[in-house]
Amino acid sequence: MSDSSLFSPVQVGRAGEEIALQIEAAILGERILPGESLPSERELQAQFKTGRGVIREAIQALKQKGLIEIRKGAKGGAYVKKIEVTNASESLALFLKQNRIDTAHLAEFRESIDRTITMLAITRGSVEQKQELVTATAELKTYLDAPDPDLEKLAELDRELNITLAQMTGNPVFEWIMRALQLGFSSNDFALYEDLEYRTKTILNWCQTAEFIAANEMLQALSSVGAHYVLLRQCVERCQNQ
Amino acid sequence: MSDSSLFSPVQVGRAGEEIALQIEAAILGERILPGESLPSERELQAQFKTGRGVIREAIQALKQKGLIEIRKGAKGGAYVKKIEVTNASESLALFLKQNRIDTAHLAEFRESIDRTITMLAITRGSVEQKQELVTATAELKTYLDAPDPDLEKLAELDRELNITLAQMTGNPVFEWIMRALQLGFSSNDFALYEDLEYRTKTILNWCQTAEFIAANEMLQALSSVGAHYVLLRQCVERCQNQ
DNA sequence: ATTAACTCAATGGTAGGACCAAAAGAGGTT
DNA sequence: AACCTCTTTTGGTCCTACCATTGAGTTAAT
Repeated sequence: MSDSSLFSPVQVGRAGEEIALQIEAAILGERILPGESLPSERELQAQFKTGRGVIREAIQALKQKGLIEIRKGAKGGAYVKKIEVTNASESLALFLKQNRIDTAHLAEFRESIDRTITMLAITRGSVEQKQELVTATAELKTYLDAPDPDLEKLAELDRELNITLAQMTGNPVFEWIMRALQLGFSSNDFALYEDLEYRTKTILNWCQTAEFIAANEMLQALSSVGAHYVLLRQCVERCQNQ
Repeated sequence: MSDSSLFSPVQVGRAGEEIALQIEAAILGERILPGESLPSERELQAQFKTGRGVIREAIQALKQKGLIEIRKGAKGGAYVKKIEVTNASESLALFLKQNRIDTAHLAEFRESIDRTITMLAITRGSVEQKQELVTATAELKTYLDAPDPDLEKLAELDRELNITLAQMTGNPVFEWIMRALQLGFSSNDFALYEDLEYRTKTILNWCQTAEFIAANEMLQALSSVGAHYVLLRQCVERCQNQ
């Protein structure tokens, strides 16, 4: 990456944004490929004929968007990376967070997504994926009898299960939405797991759901998913009554 | 905004990120409300005991996230604003652009959302809302025989119909997700409407769906929604074959 | 008294320089 | 071959100065 004709100097408006746009276009237009690196900040400063601060702000913006990743030291710099769902999910999560969504409304939405995901996972998931799902739920079971379970780890497993399921649909959009939902409300789920009854029943419910999915029993799997949300609503009610 | 105890100095790692996080927490925690402004860059510089560049990068990050908006001049500064879906949509659009999301995947997701929305709209929508929906589709009909229809206006109507439907669920999450999807892909829909056959059939399909919803005919409404996506897929196929 | 023009201070935007810290590689030592 | 040391590259931070914009207060003209 030392093609000096890639970028052109800038004159008007917030220079930083303009530069960020030019670089973003270069990345999106695949004139710079994932894995390659942008010129160093000082080189860019020379190419754009601007101060280094401006360059840094532009790079910061691109990093924020998840387009590049920064490495320090020699051979460091801004490396173009493939965009991951995570970044888009974060934005949505941020939005959800600031708008204070009612738990009930969120649960309703999640339930509808979950049902679709379950159907698609059964239809399209490979045998290996389904087996993996069952194995993962088996690990979940070890938390059943633990006297003082690591709730954080448990929530993490729960998250991973959901992501795996979403991935089985073969449709990245579902993965995106699932990640966003979890980013926004992982703390919420975490709290629920403190309730012993909810924890026990939910773990068992997960195992059941996984079994049904592995066995391609769609109707039963869906009913199991529905049962999960019944549990969730009951637990939320209990918590509010306290 | 001149409470000096709001923020604390920072020492390790990327100072900019740390500062951005602190401010973000202050905003999300409503210690700074929408409409209020952050201290000026130079004040923040003093409070955080850091260079101005670092402050600027932090502010830039928050601006990128859509948490604040910047005004120049006297009484300028970083003003906290309410987050809009726009940011999430933009991230989503970026994600889809770089990952070359298949239109089919997107359609699949939309279809699943649409089905749920339709069901909820029938169950919860008021009689007035349902009537409004029918009236809106009637306006859509005027575009049927137009020789040179205003496609942009047509797409706008389509968007509004979807939003109305989402609002009828009484669950804001559905409305938000619908808005995000549409902001991300309005250009796509716009292109489809250029196809005469798709346009005609889709308009008629909308009318049918609205009627079924107004009549509380859930199964028929769902089947009508399904038909829409059949149309959509056919049109996409035709376009690709050309 | 009203309005227009001017001045001024606050604030973000840009430039450029200096130094630090991390990381990779070169080269020597064991 | 393994290990250490030094050098170079590069991002991270700080600083200082100056410009451009904007709002508010002030003055002058009508």
